[in-house]
Amino acid sequence: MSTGRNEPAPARRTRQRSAVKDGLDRCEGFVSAQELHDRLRRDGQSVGLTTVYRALQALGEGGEVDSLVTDDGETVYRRCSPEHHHHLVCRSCGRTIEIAGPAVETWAHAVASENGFTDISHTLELFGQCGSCTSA
Amino acid sequence: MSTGRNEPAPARRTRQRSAVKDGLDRCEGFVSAQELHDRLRRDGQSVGLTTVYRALQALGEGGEVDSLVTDDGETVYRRCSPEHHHHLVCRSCGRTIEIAGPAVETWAHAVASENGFTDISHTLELFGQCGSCTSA
DNA sequence: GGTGGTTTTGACAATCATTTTCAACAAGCC
DNA sequence: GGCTTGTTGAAAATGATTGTCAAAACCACC
Repeated sequence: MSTGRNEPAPARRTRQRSAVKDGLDRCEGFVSAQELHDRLRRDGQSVGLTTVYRALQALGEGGEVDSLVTDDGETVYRRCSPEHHHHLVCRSCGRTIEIAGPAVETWAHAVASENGFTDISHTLELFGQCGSCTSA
Repeated sequence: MSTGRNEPAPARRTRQRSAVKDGLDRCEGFVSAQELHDRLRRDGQSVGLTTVYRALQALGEGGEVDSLVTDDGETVYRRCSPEHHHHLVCRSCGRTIEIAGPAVETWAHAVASENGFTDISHTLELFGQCGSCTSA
């Protein structure tokens, strides 16, 4: 109780957090916390699994990574641009393309107000087979 | 090996499966397997939790119910119309409205082909605050 | 370059939804 | 009624994620 204030949290920079961030950068598509943990370990960058979870969650809250929940309940993460966007993900190879859909945003808000809903958020993901995987 | 064929599965009708189906009908929005299990139990319709899970999964595969995974990894189910549609869900009370979005379907396919993707599927859910919850 | 107050780490245990196991049971059929 | 086979469900197993808490690392500030 030195300052008398409730400062949010200084956010210290550590080897582990950098490793998680860098590891994520080296991934093509979405990865789960466990996959990333394995990958770091194989690279010799030993980081505790708990820490990977915490780092990813923090990055997610800070808007530096996107996260989504797969059908089988696993949360997967990916480095992303800070603007609002959606994804087009290849079912076979996991390659991911970021999509901006202004039309969809507009539509979503229109539909919502028609039904008396406010404070709208939405999830939208596209899945398919990318060109390389189709021709292969 | 009596028939020599691989018949898919006769699908037997039982008290438990009917109870799950009826229970789901009596729900307003999405419910988790566990919530439904509790509800049935309170109604005196004792059905094992395992069975509730299995019944919901079967109904989902048969297209008779919609399921989606919440942010915290819980799968929730809801009786639905068989046509393709999306949802507008109230964050506070769970009230759910089915939405048809032909424009979105078209847009999704257009964006996909622009990027060389085929065999497209998509997930789209809207969340917000419904009128009743806002005024309350 | 040391020191202290915090934050962060990570091995392990705990939690929680869901699935598997497997013996008892019930549906539909002769 | 009896048979065959799909179904049930209690309990144990699984698997992702989170809580615990002592030890280690960070970052001013001397």
